[in-house]
Amino acid sequence: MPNKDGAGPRWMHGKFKCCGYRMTKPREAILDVLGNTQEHLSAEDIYLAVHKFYPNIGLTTVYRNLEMLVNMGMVVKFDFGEGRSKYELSDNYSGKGHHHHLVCKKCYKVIDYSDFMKDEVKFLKNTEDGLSKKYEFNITDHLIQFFGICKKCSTK
Amino acid sequence: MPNKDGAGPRWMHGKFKCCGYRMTKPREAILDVLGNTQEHLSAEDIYLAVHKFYPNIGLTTVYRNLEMLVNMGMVVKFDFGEGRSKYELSDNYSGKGHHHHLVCKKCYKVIDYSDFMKDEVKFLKNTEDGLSKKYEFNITDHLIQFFGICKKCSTK
DNA sequence: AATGTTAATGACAACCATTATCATTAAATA
DNA sequence: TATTTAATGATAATGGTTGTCATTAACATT
Ligand SMILES: [Mn+2]
Ligand SMILES: [Mn+2]
Ligand SMILES: [Zn+2]
Ligand SMILES: [Zn+2]
Repeated sequence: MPNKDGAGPRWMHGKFKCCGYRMTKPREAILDVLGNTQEHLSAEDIYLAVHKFYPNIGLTTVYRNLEMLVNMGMVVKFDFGEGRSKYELSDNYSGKGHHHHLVCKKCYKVIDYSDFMKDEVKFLKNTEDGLSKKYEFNITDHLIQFFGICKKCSTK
Repeated sequence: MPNKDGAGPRWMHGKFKCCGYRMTKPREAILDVLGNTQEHLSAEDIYLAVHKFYPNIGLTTVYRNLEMLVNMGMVVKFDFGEGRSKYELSDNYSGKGHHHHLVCKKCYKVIDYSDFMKDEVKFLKNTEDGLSKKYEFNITDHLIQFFGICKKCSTK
């Protein structure tokens, strides 16, 4: 899974440089893992995936990098009620584009959907504008999740 | 804060009885606390509030009751990214009615809003219907939160 | 009112995801 | 290559939450 040339995803090297950050092997490996999955991974998931190729990278380093990447806006951290956080590349870096989530309360399967983004975006824009004014809040983010029971979980 | 007659909120006594549950003093006290605040309380907040009147009720009991009340649908558990869960009476029992949340990412102040519920409800209904069909999900809940910086936090 | 059944409690230990510490390593730059 | 210091890895610590288990107390029955 690591890029053979050891160069890693080049598209973000500049991002790090200009902030005084360095492009390290662990950081690269973590971004590789996140860039090569469609799933939402826990810190441990990422640690295990990275571990196969770089067995000496520690879990602490994974946590540290995730925190940093979240602060940089390259990664988004989610809580789906599972007891541990899940991470995915943010919209701009993932190819998935802006989407929201459908979460099964039994098996914690997560579906990315962007089916109703037209309406949602319009609706959210309206709501944000209204709330910002009324409550003097500078709104930067939103979290939209639907919870329920997936097909598999409902048939047993 | 405890009801003087020792009877507690009567409106839910039946709820417990019919499920084989019992109305205990700790349970009553916890519901009293939740019923007498407009805020979103952590387990420890509730424990401390209850502690003033019943110093021998333990934190474990608070957790156990909250879990039970959440399962019964009388209480809702939220994660605002603060590292601990917050609880409030659910729509049917709180008098607040259905509402969503505006959360300050710095001080974790939470505002309940229901200003745009007309539009939101319509929009959510649509989305839920569409998602349910397309992804064969039995949707039961949604979580809508806006994040940002509150006025106080932005002026310092 | 006294009894029996068992849900619920309280004290405490254990769990487990996440953070803090700190000596060591290795990017980046010259 | 030498210098600087961001980043790492091993480990301990933190803190919210859950598990254990002997004891208590709701509540239905007598
Ligand atoms: Mn996603
Ligand atoms: Mn609320
Ligand atoms: Zn499921
Ligand atoms: Zn604030």
